[in-house]
Amino acid sequence: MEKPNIKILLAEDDPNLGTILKAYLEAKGFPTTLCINGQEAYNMYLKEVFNFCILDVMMPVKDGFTVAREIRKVDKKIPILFLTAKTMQEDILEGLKIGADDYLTKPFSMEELLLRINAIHRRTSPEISGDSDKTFFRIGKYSFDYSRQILKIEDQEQKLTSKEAQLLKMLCDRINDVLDRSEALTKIWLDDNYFNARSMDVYIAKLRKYLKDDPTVELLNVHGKGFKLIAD
Amino acid sequence: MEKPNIKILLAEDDPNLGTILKAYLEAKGFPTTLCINGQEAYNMYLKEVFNFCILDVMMPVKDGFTVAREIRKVDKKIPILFLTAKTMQEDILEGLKIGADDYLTKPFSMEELLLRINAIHRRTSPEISGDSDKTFFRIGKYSFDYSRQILKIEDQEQKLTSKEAQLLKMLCDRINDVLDRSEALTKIWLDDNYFNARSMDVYIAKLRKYLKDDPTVELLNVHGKGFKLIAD
DNA sequence: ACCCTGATTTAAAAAAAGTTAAGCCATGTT
DNA sequence: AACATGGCTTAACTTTTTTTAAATCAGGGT
Repeated sequence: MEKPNIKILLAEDDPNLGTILKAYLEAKGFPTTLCINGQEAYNMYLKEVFNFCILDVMMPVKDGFTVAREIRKVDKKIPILFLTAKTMQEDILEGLKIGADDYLTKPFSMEELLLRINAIHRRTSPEISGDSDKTFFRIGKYSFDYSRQILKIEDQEQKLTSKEAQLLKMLCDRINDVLDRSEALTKIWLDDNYFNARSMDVYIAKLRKYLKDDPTVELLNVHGKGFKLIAD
Repeated sequence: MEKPNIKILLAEDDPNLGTILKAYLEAKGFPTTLCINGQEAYNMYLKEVFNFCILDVMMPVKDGFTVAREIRKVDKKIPILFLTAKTMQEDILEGLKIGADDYLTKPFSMEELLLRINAIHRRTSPEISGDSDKTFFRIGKYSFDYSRQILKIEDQEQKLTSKEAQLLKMLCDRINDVLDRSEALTKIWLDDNYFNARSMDVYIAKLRKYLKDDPTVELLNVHGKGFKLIAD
């Protein structure tokens, strides 16, 4: 039962601390992506799916607060933990206002960090579902706004129906990984039967049509398993 | 999700910890009143209505236990959580005797505090309605005064009928989330049948017309489920 | 190569949502 | 009492979204 599979987005400009943290977290079983500034972190956030953010407050190019605000716009739930230099109480206040789940003042012990991550994650996601609360995604040249149900490429907007949007979101949550047929059917169509499976096929075909304008994006079938959305 | 609307009375004499806690709790959606000593806390308790008390044990003028005893005299049910300096068993015992619901020893993580509040509140008040008693809303560039039944954008006022206002309020209570068709029908139209559903569609159309002056605001349909009001 | 099953595509039918306008009914006015 | 008004419902019709159907294609094994 103990299979957390929390993917961590870590933004830390000090390469020393950054690599140490990444190594530590991965040793503890959390796949971690390290970004060396806020801009890079935000781009990474849109492209892949994470379950936890650790953001240094002071970073070049884009500070941690700005990143957090941008992330909060499209994901109200993902846990955010700030790393802030000691003595900066105002920082803490600012961060909490944005909706941080916790903060740590440097220097801190790795163990403390681990404790916080586990505590937060225990509260925020009792069930391991594979689905995020993200609502905005990048798929190659496309951008996909799930809550507005809009798929855009170079100012060309395609309005999506709710079923189309649900399915595409589920594919995005597992980008470059297979989405199980029966999982999608149970979650979106509420029943895994022959007719719903045919219906799903129709929607896959529609999504392929919408996504054909960027050749690097592919929605491929994994025979007998499900579908995989491929993008840079 | 849940919408607890818990008003918290927080008594903490350390201004640093006090403001941070207040900011954190408010960011998590709990309106919090901070008092810097026990006497002030008790006065505040008598003046306003709270649903939760967090009391530091050691405070000048009047300590947390005394406040708790006074509060318990007039309210046997309000949840009380103590903050105690260190692991003083006697303190804890004393507090529990008074009728505390929980305690936390400093230093503690915000996360831990939030967990306790949620746990206690779940225990003490099980019902969740989804509807607030809020009466004023911001919808993108619009402002909506439910009690006056007025929808305004840039000094342009639109008077709403009561059905229009009821429906819009219900959508605002679940902004960026789906309002279930049948829920709205049962609550506003008192019966979920074909004709009322058609009637509701007419009102949705009217609301869309009223809301068209801010393109970032969208009232979209979620097929087979209901409607979702999108706005930042 | 052959077969079976799963996947794909297109078209049609069915269900849900949207639009417009007419009608109804309670209220207040002359 | 007759009339006007505004709010709401009903009705008929259109459009969109989803499901079903049917014909064809592809993958993996014997």
